[in-house]
Amino acid sequence: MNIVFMGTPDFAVPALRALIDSKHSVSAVFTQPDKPKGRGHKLTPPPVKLLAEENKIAVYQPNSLKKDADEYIKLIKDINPDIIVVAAYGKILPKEVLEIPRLGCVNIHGSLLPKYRGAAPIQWAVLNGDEETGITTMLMDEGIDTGDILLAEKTAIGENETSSELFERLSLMGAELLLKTIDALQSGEITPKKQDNTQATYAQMLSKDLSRIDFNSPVNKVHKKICGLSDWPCAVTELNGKRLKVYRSEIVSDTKPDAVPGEIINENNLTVACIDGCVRLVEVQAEGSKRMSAEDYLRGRPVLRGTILNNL
RNA sequence: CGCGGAGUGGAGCAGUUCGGUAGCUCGUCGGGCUCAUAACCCGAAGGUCGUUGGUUCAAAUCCAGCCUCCGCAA
Repeated sequence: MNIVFMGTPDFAVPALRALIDSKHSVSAVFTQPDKPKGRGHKLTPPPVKLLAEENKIAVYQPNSLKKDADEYIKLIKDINPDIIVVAAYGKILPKEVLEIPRLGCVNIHGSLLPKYRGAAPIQWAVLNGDEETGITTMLMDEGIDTGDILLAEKTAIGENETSSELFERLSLMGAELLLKTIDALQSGEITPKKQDNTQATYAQMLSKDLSRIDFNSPVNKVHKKICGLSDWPCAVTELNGKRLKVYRSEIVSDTKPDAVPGEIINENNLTVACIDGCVRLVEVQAEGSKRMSAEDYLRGRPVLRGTILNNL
């Protein structure tokens, strides 16, 4: 099959790689323009572009598929793909593009639709403490993640699993499910199912406004916040006047502690009191320093019992 | 040229302001105590102080360049 691929971040990489390694042929890759990133505002190419270039696939980075529509629509029409595969591309496809491929536009989404439509489905599944989530492939329409469902696959979310770990797993699952979906579409043995719009929820993009940890809340909520926001934007608190990022934690007690919320009740392993239990900070990062285990952190920066973590 | 922090034995840090042969916590190795231990006691190994050059009688410490890592902001 002749395929055009559209995607941008790491999540899309396994899918593109799977297509490249498959019997299908990827004729062109669309991805977001290089963006100034990190310190010094260095122009950074998206991960999908790097993989495409390694494999000598033509890469297009339009600012908008609407503005320069004519040029790109003609380009895609000339390629005449059987399918357009979209994985976290980050741009809306106009109707004219959606209608080009004979078998439609297939999107890989990191949730069990119609739950968690939108930008950050994986993180919100973790943040909300869901026990399972999954991958859905669908036929795109003009709405955001509203298309008819093709295939879906479930997976359990681990008790201490972070968003970035789940991301990794789901991106691999997504690649597999994509190949299955394409095969099924090609042989015509698949029936697209309408989404139940009454069950739809929307997973808003994450921002740093969410990163503050409020220890004056249930321990499970605190723990899931830490898991859900890792690696980015990452849960943040303040220890001895310095910002402290928390990448990983575990619940060590679910009985009400005899301590103020935010108080360190074990100075040997950074165990912190919440309203109805205690959470141990497992992996942290101090200002200007790198990520490290709580043990390493405490070796150089001893903390006194009773110290209170502040909410930034 | 967006703002800022950091690079010191295997790990995490102090020491840099006021230059003068390197320190803490932990780990490792050896020994001891103990029914036993991740606990305790004694001892040992292990560092060209990121890199290059400069100033100086003398540089981890002062000056300049470079490399790498990180926070903020986007």
